[in-house]
Amino acid sequence: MTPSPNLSVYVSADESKSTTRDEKIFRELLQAIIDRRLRPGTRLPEDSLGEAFNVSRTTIRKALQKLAQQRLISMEHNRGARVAQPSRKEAEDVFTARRLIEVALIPKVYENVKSDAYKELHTLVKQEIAAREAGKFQEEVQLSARFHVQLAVATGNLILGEQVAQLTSLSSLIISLYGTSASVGCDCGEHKDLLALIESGDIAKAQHWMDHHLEKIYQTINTSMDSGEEVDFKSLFSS
Amino acid sequence: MTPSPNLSVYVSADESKSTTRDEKIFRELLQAIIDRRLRPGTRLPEDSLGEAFNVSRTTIRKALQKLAQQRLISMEHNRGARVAQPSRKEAEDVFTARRLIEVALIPKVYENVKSDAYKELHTLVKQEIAAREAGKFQEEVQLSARFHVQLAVATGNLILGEQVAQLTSLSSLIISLYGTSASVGCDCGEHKDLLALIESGDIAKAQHWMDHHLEKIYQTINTSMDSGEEVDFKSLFSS
DNA sequence: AGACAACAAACTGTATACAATTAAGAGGTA
DNA sequence: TACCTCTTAATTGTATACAGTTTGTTGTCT
Repeated sequence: MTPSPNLSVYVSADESKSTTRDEKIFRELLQAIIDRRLRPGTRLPEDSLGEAFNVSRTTIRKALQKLAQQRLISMEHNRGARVAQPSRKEAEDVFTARRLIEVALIPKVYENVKSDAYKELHTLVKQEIAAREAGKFQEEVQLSARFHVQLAVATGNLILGEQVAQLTSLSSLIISLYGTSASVGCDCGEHKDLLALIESGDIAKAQHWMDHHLEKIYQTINTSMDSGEEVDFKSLFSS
Repeated sequence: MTPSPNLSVYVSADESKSTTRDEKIFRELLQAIIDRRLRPGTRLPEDSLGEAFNVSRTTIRKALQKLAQQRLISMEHNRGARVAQPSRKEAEDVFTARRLIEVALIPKVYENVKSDAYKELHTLVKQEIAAREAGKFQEEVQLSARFHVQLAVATGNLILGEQVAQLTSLSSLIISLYGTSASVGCDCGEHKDLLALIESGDIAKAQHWMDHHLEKIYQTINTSMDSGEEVDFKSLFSS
């Protein structure tokens, strides 16, 4: 069972594997999107990308297609690809889905507290705290995302891991679009607390913690969305 | 927010839309896989497919890539594509994920009982019963799958709808691989019962129904897997 | 000036060509 | 017969060419 390219960005697995060129490009673009070097709406012409990566359009398209399937970029017919600009509805749906799934998977994480995958969570928390104290903001955000993905992986269910990885990538994009610095940085409490709750065996509390955690993240972007600019012409001019 | 090609197979939406050729091919192949005309393991050479659909390999590859991303086909480097043969672990993971997600989304379905999307569920149930009574087996299976997807769509959350659509497609493939006629046909009770429970407002019972429903489907394939042939050489010869 | 049409540039959609790789079979040798 | 190697057919990986579409601009006419 090969992990998807998206998941492999988060999981610190065997880096040595023979990654094909298009996969490399996929990962580089994904990385650029989730850490905000490529802003939402940025056009992604196949030619220029091809020159940048020294490959033909064929290879670029392969990578772009994968990104499109994850909704990270949007491709309109004959109009090319650009970094996606998720609508507010889409943003809401992503976070709703995350709350639903990530809350529900906590019992399964508890069943696997003794696995290596679970231990990795402690490593990630440590790195996250270290990054915060060192003021390495970008790194902290990354590690925060990886924590959520790793939590899903720690259920031992790769399918779930992939789903969460995809939602997490989308979240990064959404935060990049609507978020303030607050929504990225302040994760309203440490992920360490969650691990403590899980290890104490208080599943209900752990689930509540997660629900609250994700809700709060969404709230920070939701409030900043209110002051946004997006206009729905369709409903505006539906005489 | 454009629905993914996978979701659009299940949702009886506007068929008239300008579907590109590769999307059409994607859907035809998907359809062929989920209703078992293409058996797991079948090779899918680009040339032959290109001739069959009267397009070049370029277009075929586009479709194949999408299928691969959903794990419905497997593509090995330089060795081409074939209809996926999910491992038992993968099969288990898919059904675990489904139980987790589909149980958790029931409260959100309840919130939307008045939506058109919910009403569509009743239509599907009627068609399903009609198909069963008419002995149209294939159609019944299809409609059963569509019911599950529509349930997710009825939450009003397209992201969830897509996730469930993907898992449902995979389930069809898994049943095709490991299932007996029992696992396909006998859904151990009517979907109608679930709607009744939801409408009565007894969420807990509805959730339990769903959990049991999916567990039972998995059980029928799980028992038939036990008598299967798959051999794990790695664990067998790990001296 | 404003509106409209024709043109041009940039880009994507699709097909095809060639290189690279795999898999299988033929032929030779011990 | 068993085993190895070389050759060949089939198939994928990647680049490139050309057609079609979109978008913006220029120029003309009113």
